[in-house]
Amino acid sequence: MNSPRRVTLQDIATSVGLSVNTVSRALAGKSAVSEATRAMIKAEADRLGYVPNTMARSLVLGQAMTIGVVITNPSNPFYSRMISAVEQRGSVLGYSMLLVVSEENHTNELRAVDSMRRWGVDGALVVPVQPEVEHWRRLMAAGTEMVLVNRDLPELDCDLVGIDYERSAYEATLHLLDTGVEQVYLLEEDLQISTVRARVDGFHRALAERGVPPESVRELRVPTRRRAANTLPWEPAEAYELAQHLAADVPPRSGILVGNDSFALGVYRAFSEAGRVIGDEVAVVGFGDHPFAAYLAPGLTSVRLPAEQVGAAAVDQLVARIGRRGSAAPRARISFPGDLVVRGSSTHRQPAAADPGSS
Amino acid sequence: MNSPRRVTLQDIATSVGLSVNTVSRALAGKSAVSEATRAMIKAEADRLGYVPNTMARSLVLGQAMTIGVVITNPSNPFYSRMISAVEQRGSVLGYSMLLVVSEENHTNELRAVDSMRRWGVDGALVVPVQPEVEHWRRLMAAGTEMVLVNRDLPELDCDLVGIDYERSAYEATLHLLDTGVEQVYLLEEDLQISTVRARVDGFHRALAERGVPPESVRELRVPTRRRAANTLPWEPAEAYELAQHLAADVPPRSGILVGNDSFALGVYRAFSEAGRVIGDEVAVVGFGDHPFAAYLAPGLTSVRLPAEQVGAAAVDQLVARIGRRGSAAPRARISFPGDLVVRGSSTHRQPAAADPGSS
DNA sequence: AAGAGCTACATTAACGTTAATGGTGACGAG
DNA sequence: CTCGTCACCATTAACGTTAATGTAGCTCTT
Repeated sequence: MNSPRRVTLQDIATSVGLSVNTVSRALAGKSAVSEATRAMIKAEADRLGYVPNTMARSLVLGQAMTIGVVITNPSNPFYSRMISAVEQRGSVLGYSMLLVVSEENHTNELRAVDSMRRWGVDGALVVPVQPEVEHWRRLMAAGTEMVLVNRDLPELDCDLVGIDYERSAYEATLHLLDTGVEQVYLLEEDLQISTVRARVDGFHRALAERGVPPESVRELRVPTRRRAANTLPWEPAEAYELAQHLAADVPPRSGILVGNDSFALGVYRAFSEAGRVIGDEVAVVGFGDHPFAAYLAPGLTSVRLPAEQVGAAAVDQLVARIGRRGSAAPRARISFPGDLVVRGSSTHRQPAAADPGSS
Repeated sequence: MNSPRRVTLQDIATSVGLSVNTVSRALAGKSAVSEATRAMIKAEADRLGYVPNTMARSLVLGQAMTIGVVITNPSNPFYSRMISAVEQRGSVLGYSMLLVVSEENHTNELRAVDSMRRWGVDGALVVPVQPEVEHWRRLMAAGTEMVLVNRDLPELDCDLVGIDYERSAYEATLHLLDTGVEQVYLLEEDLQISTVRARVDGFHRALAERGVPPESVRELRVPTRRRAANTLPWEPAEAYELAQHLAADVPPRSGILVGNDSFALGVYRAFSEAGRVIGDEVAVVGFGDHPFAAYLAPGLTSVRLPAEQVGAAAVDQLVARIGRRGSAAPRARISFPGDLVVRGSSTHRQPAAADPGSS
């Protein structure tokens, strides 16, 4: 099993008695090769088990045929779905995927930039840890095309493919209000990222439109400190602790807009332990429509995020930019709408008037 | 912003008036370069913003400094955690990560093998779709080191790093029986993969050891057909449908060992809709300890799987093999124990005797 | 029938790096 | 004073591929 030397064009060339270049042209399907010799060369290549060396090819062509992907956390279902879509779409377009995981950590991001530059990837898909920008600027200055995904970096002149969180939050909030909720809560991550800002904006827009008085609104930020080195923020734990207080204080006919479904899990548990019925006294709406959302009791109303579409569109946008290298096209901003999936957590069973416990 | 040509060793060389080789040796920290010139060269390299070209380097060195990772489904938390660990550990050892997602699809696996060979990755970490083997054999024959992760391919002479599912299932089943369960169910994927076989084996061993009669045992397989092109098996949906029948038939004091936590979600919902109380009349134990497990009501008892350890160990094993290329070391099999996390779903509140509905 | 134009290939160079081999000066030993 | 040694650097070759250029021999035209 001693690793056999890889078959090269030279091997085929000497085997068929032709030059390396002719073999290269024959296999590449280019002209100036007779069909007879082309067939013979292809047959010989198959027989020898020839596999082209991408690195050598990339070196001479000056394009890596690779896109770098920098993701914060593959355990977030949104990103894991996106990774699948990016890989699939990329492979269709002939691109391989170099993955770096930042774990919401700036040092890892620097490492990612270094890796991208060393490999000379044609482009990078980036979910940035905020708010540092300088290293991305360096990457772009080095000639690497770049597309931000999901999270924006306003300081950077760079394409963005993501979700219209503002509108999604707006609609989700309207839905909450429509269920007859009188007191509204917002439970969000306390990260300084564009997605949170957008959701908060949408939340506010809905409240303003409906004329909800400030005293009926309360905004809470879940401290997203790390519990351990390899722990990422937005685990249910922190939200759970915060929701325990909520469960004690929140009046009936309340609604909670939660920044992500993991936090909603914490809310579920805190309220259930406090003996308070979600969907009945308290409405909850989450973001992400994580796989478990439909299977909770009651089902969690959540905004479904088209991660696959975002991933595929991001690849398309990046590859388009790679295609017209250098020609500074204006900054593109592509956003997909979220889709509110209404379930039991936001369908109050009590109509309008107060109503002593039924069930 | 017209992509500036990349800075090469040649650029540095002409800039400092030395040869390319000297610059290379200076930056590589090799001898035969005076400290004075080395410092000058390094300074100039920094000034010009030199970044070594990994592809050129790999081409001449004959090693890609890359490990290929073939995963079935990043949305499975086990694999997403593993991806993080692999990427982190790999980067520490100087390896980049080329990711291919098979989506439990054989065609994608063939594509993955092709990609690995074209890039000439030094090694591959593979979670194989079963039971095809031939393409992996080809990859190994081409000199690519390979380590299987989580799932075994007995026909292949290849390292395996994974979980001791047999023992985990054995312990989980014993735990179920210890809670006073009289009727035992097994709810498993119907995929022909080693992990399922191992869990079934462990299940049987525990039953045999406790002398559980066959009529008290029932094994069910969840049909893991695809719902759509981009849908993967083991979503809660199929398990939910199957569990609806279970919820109607299962007698009190029953226990269900479920192959993964996603299926357990389906069971939760089916039983909750049928008005049956999990943890009270029916005990449930899952696998994976998914993030939601602790936050369900009741908390789901589940076997925690050390995905990070598996990922890191797999990288170590692979890199070790890459180090001693060719020397056919015997097949290694590294397995980590699962850790049963007991929660409300398997702690019957009723002691021993029958007891009319309380709560 | 002779140059023009084409087909089908060979030859040469290049991509950016590292390894192997060559060469030159200074310096110490005899 | 001369020869060998060593430190330091240059030169050459190589990795496997593609692009640009070169060159036979043939066909076609007039």
